[in-house]
Amino acid sequence: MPKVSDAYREARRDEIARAAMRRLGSQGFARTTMSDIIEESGMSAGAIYSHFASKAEIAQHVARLTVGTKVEELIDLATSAQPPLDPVQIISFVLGAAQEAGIPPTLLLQVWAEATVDAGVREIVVETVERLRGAYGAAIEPWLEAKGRQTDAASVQSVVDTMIGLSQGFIVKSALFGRDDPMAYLSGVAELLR
Amino acid sequence: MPKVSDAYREARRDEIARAAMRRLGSQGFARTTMSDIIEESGMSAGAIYSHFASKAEIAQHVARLTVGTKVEELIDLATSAQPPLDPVQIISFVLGAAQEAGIPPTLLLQVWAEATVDAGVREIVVETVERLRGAYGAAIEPWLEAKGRQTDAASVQSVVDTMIGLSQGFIVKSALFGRDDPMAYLSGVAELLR
DNA sequence: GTCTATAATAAGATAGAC
DNA sequence: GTCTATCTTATTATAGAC
Repeated sequence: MPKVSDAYREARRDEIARAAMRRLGSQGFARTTMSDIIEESGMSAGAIYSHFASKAEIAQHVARLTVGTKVEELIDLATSAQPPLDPVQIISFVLGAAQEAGIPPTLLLQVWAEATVDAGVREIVVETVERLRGAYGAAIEPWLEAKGRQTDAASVQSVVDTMIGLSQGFIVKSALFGRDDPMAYLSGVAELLR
Repeated sequence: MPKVSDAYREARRDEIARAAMRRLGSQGFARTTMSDIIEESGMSAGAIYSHFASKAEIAQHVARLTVGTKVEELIDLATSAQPPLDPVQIISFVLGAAQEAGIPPTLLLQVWAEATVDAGVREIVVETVERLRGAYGAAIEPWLEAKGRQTDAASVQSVVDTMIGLSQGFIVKSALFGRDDPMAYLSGVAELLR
């Protein structure tokens, strides 16, 4: 297997998955048919099935592209900031990055829902949330330290769970009510923290 | 139309919707077929279609039963508590009630996802979230007052948005990782509030 | 790898008897 | 209102030529 072939193959898979994503956000997984994906991609059924064995496999690739984005790189910036970013800044940083990456919240919500039904998608989503937990943990520790708070694993993780919850809540809100500004959404947290 | 007939009709509709709900949490809307609902309900296709015009109509009734539960009654208790309940107590109260009502978080997540795709379901979900916002607002005001915080509409709403976000985040977490204890989930909020 | 045409099946919904 | 049987359509996936 030559290297070029692999790269081409992966590029083609991404191309198909991205075509699917353009419909999934508004139609959901079930209502997006193979015909839709064929039409949207400009390819043929045969071409698509030469890259994916089934529609479910496409769904899993979509999940990877959607929730599996370079979390760590984003957080690298957060951890090196001086003075340390506070929880609200960290969350709005990540949410803003997701927005700028062009991932519609409706699509994220669809992927989460699909994760409760498709084991392959679930694995991808769970793994990504775990990575995000790690990243939030690393990003928030400097702030906790600067504030003289406890920085043992349990304390950090409980704060991280709250941050994850707020992030997911923002996605749900945006998916249901339309795109929103993370900073405005998080103003209530600042209000609570006073 | 005699009164008995209406009551019977509504009871029958609930019966069908509840049969559907038993499958929806694990299978999702798309993978739950009419055959599934027929089987689970013990009725026949004809019987079901005499009460619902389509599968989408069943989905909307499910949404009503799932997210449209007596939010206000729950909050009545919260508003009258002395001393006033704090944000964490209010949220865990509502989340605990949802758990005890036997609504699986996976089903809630499915309904939210369906709301982004089905306008009828969306309307029901949006309306319910609005009611929940009102209820959270009423429940949190005594606490804000006791703490000497601002109680103008904008300030209250920003705190409420955070509470809603945390609630929805808890549902997403529970749906993906399995049932969880609201109090434990919210310990991070207390940690932040210190 | 990719195409067109099509097979195989499954799904939502209805007809007509009771 | 409810049942059984069935119609119609849409959908996933494959076959076989290029």
